[in-house]
Amino acid sequence: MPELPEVETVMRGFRDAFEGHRISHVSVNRPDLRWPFPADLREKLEGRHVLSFRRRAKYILMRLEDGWSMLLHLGMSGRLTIGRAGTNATPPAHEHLVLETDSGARAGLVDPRRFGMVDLIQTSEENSHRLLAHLGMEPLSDAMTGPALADLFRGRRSPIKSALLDQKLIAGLGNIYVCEALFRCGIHPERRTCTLRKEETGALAEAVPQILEQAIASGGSSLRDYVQADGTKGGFQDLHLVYGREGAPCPNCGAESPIQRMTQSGRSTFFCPTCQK
DNA sequence: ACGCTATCCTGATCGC
DNA sequence: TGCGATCAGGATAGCG
Repeated sequence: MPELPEVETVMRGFRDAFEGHRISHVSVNRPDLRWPFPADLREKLEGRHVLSFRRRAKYILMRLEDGWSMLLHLGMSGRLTIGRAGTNATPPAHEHLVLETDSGARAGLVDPRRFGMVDLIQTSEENSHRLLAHLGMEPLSDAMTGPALADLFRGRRSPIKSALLDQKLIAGLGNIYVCEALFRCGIHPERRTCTLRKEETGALAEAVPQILEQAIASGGSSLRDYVQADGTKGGFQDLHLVYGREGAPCPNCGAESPIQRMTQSGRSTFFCPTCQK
């Protein structure tokens, strides 16, 4: 399921199956997800060669030969299942979009909650699309440095948890990785952003990409799902030190201080009250 | 300007 | 076992 590492993993699987091939068939199975599918989606995709792929934050971009790009976001429940065309007798429930290539690859977009979205945009205008234009720095890019974070955080009084989730500041972090990064850096999620010291922003600038890379290397939890679609979880869960572990002993300071859960701006935050100051 | 809340949906899970 | 309440990885509009 889609946080940045899963989106990256899905994008790579999508790319391996589709890049360099021609889209031979498109099936749009309902009018909308979060927003309507583009009316000309099928017409724009069918018959076109796929040139390349790119991920920006939690968005996937698929570039086509004639200057159009398909923009895809998986929302909270979206999955992209890659397989071979013609082998899937009964399509799964909530499979809203299916793409097939002339090489026999098949991509099915399953999204029960339908918070995902698909759009078509000019490749040359990718970055000015309303959903991409205001995104902040990529956490896996060279821009992610301690001083850069310090600049972003200066004068900001919101809790650090909220700031890290703010896509206008850093693009692609979700609830799980924010909890994990704050724990690994020993920073309390309710700390006012502007009170972070230089060594703390430095630690975050190192920990965030490190955790994301680790998760990508483990394949993300969607990997197995989209390869064999049997619901088996990937190694992703093992990386969680605090997320979803309310009441468990803190992996750092031990049983003296169980992991706690609280709510911040409507989202669950998991943390160790002893280790995170 | 900024931060918080409600909201779009369905499905899984928990407590009674 | 059944049922209702609660919660879920995202992102935005709108409010104070």
